[in-house]
Amino acid sequence: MTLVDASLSISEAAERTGLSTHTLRYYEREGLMLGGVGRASSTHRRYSDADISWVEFLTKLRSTSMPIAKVREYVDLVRRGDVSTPERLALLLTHRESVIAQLDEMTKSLAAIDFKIATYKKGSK
Amino acid sequence: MTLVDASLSISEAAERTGLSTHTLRYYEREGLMLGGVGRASSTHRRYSDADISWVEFLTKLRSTSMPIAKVREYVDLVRRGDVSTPERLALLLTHRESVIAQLDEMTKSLAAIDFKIATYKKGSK
DNA sequence: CATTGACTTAGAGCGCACTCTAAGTTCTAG
DNA sequence: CTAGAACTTAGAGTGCGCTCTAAGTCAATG
Repeated sequence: MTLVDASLSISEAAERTGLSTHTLRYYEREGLMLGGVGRASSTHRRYSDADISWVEFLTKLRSTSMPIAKVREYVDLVRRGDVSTPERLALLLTHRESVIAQLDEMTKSLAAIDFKIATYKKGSK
Repeated sequence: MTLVDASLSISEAAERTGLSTHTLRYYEREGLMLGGVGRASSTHRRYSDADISWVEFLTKLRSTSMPIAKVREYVDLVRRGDVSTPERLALLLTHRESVIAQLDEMTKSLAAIDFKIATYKKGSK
């Protein structure tokens, strides 16, 4: 007997992850849930710790503008097992470059916004 | 006589700004072009240096996730003249906070991605 | 002065990522 | 054992930001 693997309902999972229940179901339908979410004593979903961790990583991929289709590619690689590790690494390294580029662009834009803010502050003196 | 204010056609403006001619017309229709783009010797648009500079700044607002509607708010303030400077400053300061938050979230996501990359690299040894 | 290519408008269409609805089923509290 | 809340599915709807189309006008070139 373990106390581990709490196994959450979809609304609990939604609360933990900050996503809506709609979005969690949508992600599952789109094939983004690594192993398929378990169903407990019925048709109701049960989210394991592993499911929650994966959703959290998935959210990080999404928040760095990885499209759903690319996330699915990654998921498909994971499903293929250890043999796909090099491909997963390549995919993440490519994505990493895109994140760096986004950070760079956003930083440059911030500088332009700060410059404009400075002119407004100067003008008000 | 000056050599300044080159005044570009829409396709030249598109080339300079990296936007499509479709998008430039769309932005104008949406009321995002500060003073209204001039028409030269006909109905054809002529983009002044000021227009181009504005499009460049507008692009920075957009690339930091400012919605079109918010850009339009900003434009409306600019049209109201100097009297709106405090409001423009407030709008940009608020947006600045959102940009900082986005940079922060993206940086955290990058760390998670880098961590995953590291596990793949370690595993392959 | 005709052809050809860039331009014009109004409006329809598209892709993405959700977000919601409807109709029905299942769990939980009293 | 029943009422009500929470869950289920399939599929429709939404919002945003473009992106494209159609039908026509304008202008520079041979």
